[in-house]
Amino acid sequence: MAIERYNPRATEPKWQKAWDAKKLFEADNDDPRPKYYVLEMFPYPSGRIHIGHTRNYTMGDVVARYKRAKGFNVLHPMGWDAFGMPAENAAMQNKVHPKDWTYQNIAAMREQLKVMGLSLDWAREFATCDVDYYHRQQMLFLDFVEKGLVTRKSSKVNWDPEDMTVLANEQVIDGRGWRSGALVEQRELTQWFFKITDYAQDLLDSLDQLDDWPEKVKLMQQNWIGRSEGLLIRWPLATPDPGKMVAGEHELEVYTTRPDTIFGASFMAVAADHPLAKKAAEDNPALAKFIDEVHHMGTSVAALETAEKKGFDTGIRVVHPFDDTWTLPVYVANFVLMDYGTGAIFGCPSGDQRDLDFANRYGLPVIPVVMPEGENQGSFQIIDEAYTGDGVMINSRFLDGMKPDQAFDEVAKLLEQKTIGNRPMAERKVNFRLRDWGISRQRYWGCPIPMIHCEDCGVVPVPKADLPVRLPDDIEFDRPGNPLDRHPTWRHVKCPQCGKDARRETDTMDTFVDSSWYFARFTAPWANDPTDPKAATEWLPVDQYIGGIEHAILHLLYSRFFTRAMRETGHVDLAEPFKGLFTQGMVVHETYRVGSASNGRWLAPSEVRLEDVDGKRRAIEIATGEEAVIGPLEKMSKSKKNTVSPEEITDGYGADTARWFMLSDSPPERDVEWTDEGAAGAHRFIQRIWRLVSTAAETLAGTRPAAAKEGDAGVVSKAAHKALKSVGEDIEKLAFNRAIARIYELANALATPLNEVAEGKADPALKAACRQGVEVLVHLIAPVMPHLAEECWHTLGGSDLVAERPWPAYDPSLVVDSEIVLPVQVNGKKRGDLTIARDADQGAVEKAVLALDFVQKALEGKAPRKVIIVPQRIVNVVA
RNA sequence: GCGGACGUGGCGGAAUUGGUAGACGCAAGGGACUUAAAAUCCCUCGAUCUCUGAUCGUGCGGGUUCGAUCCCCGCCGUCCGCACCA
Repeated sequence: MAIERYNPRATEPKWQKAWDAKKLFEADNDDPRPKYYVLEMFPYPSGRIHIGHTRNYTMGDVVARYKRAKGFNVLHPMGWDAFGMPAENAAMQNKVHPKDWTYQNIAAMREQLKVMGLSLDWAREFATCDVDYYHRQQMLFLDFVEKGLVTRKSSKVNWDPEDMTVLANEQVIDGRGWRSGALVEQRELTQWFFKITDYAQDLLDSLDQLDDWPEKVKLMQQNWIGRSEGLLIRWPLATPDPGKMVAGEHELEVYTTRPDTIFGASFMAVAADHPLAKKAAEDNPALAKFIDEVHHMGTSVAALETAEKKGFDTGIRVVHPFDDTWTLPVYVANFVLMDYGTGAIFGCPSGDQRDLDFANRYGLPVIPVVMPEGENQGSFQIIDEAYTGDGVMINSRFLDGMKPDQAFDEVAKLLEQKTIGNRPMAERKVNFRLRDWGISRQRYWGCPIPMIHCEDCGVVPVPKADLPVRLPDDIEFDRPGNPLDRHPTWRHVKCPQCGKDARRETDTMDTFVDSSWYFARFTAPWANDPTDPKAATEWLPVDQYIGGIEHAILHLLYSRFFTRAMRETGHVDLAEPFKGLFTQGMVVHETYRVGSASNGRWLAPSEVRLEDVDGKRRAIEIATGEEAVIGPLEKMSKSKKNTVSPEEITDGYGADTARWFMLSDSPPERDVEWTDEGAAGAHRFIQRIWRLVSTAAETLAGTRPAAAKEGDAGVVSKAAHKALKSVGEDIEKLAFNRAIARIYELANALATPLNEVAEGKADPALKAACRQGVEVLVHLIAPVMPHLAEECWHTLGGSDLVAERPWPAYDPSLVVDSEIVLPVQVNGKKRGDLTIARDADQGAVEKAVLALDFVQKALEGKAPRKVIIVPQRIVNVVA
């Protein structure tokens, strides 16, 4: 009887309904089995699921399905990172309310995800814009305030002029807003901050324990936190000419990581915002003008990066800590940052390229103080390249001859003992690059910050009983800026302390706050408190977190901070939220363009026909017949139109094909190229499995599965059990491409024996082994192609669902061969093989090897110099 | 500038991290079946040569080793992160 083609369109919804009916993917917090929490970074509801999401969620789903089959109580939830600018932009452009726009998008995207057949616990779904969710976030905020983890301060902030809001440092990429792409400006504003710097050392130290995180991500976080060990040195101001006196100032505090180079110092430089600079400018119009210039030059981060190094001599002098007769000039310099260290440095031109450029420009002395080992001091000079390496100290008086790190300690020791005012002249100090996390955003579509400003009482928290602070629904988007500020009534409120008229905080929280704790909320989304600490303790940490590398710093560092802050406030009982982290690659596609670079037209993959002419690929625009230029592989983007939507695949081939293709070939951490041939190939394999299983279902009806150790049947059983072992191991390692290769191998190994069965040539042992092999195959494909697996299982006569069946156990005796094939080398080059019993001892192996024809020929009758036998691996005869 | 990763057939990639280089898939070529096509099945597929065999071959040049895709040194190239951080 002819076998009908497998029809995913009819089959897939059927099995999705069957899973739903049995609630197979809903996790029970009281289930006694060991837990496993797998999570993919939740999507922003932009409107459509794109293919990158599909790849991400498929990986998580394979892990979830596999772990479920291995007997774990699996939590695999999904939600929506739903606050943010695009909803407001849509409101301004299309007059849709951000809330309606967001929830409509969520509904559409939920349907798209359901088509993929993901084993998600939809009962726990939430969106961060749900009042229920941001209510709990406000509770957390107030708890953090109580514990002193929140501050309000005025500071220079990154201002995005297009979105008209503040951005955190992490959200500024190449001087531009991460979302709008607009050039970011510096502005002084009063903002709310989370004190992430309180945890800087802990966040750094704990990276070491994150064994299941990519090294790359840990390194990026380490650099971002940017710890440095140095010395705070207080330089006395020189006793002034009466005219050069700066009122009330006696010292200049600088931070340095190179105190060893203190005898190479030739100038001091302070930031334009430094108090000393401001004071000095009061009676120095030229300096005031320079400071003003620096401020104007520094309006954009990008301008800062390319600005020339400029300074202005304040006329102030400091005295060298080790020599009363040595004074150094104090400059205001445009390259010194007020918010790092003390906003002041000492310049050592010979040991720092930037200081050298500055010294050369302003004619300041350059004294080499560190010389490479073995160099001649008489001829060693620094002209226009600073020396920053290790070596020996020179021109440094009592430090001469020391190594720089010895000199560091010596300087620290001596200056710690000297005093200035009534403080030591120097202190060892650790500095971090990491800044506090500014969370104020001047936007409507975010979580309101639950604080009230009262003229008498100052800033007062909203009492918990008054929560949630809801976003008003009646809101206008006719002008840029913060709509909450313009709302006629919302911000008017009584002070909870004195009852007088007061004003609500109209800033909302950075959306990264929303995503910093959603993984904890998933453990008990129904809880009245932000978390149910018992459930959180049980489920957390997330065993396997999967998402894009673009969140290596932002989201992951914030979440690590938040988990610590939640522990501090009693909401969770751990510091590290994500035990295992995996960063997956992108889905890329080549681009097609008609016309020249400047006025060309991008074409979508569906608008071109690909031809193969004399081995050269050509792309032709279907509508016009014009030839298009095939461009390189790039991340799918709307602007270049090289996108493929998940529907284009699922509508034709079904979800299983999309899932299978997405995971085959490319390792999951690398980019995968979407090709039509690849998708077609994946679909061919689905049909092949279907034919194979359908045929087997007929020819093996009534046969009971059994493994065999010997003969043809043994070969089949060994192939099946070896595949079972390695596919399991590969999935544990997230090596999906390798798991898939092993599945192909098993399918290939079963094809010929199944033909023999069909032709009636098989004995009962072979039939039983084939039956078992086919059943194993069905279980192996299930994590990746769950719908096909169910259909196959059903066809084979299974009465239950594969999704609720355990992962089969392999027989250890079937994954090792009793005879092994040892490659035999002569002088390190392979000359042949030796087939011998697996348990043969070294003597027997050596004897057998030396008896081989090609070995004897190579030896020419002489005795070998050496025979190296690596058990189970290889034999090398050295002639 | 600082830090990091990577480089293997026509292509995506494997190789138990010192032990048979190229598993598995895609593409290509040949054949079978068919009136024909699609589908399917079988075979070939790193290069060169004196072709039942041999030599070369994992970006390039050295080194260590019985043996190197893997370890060491020096180059070249690609990609990524950070960047006036004192």
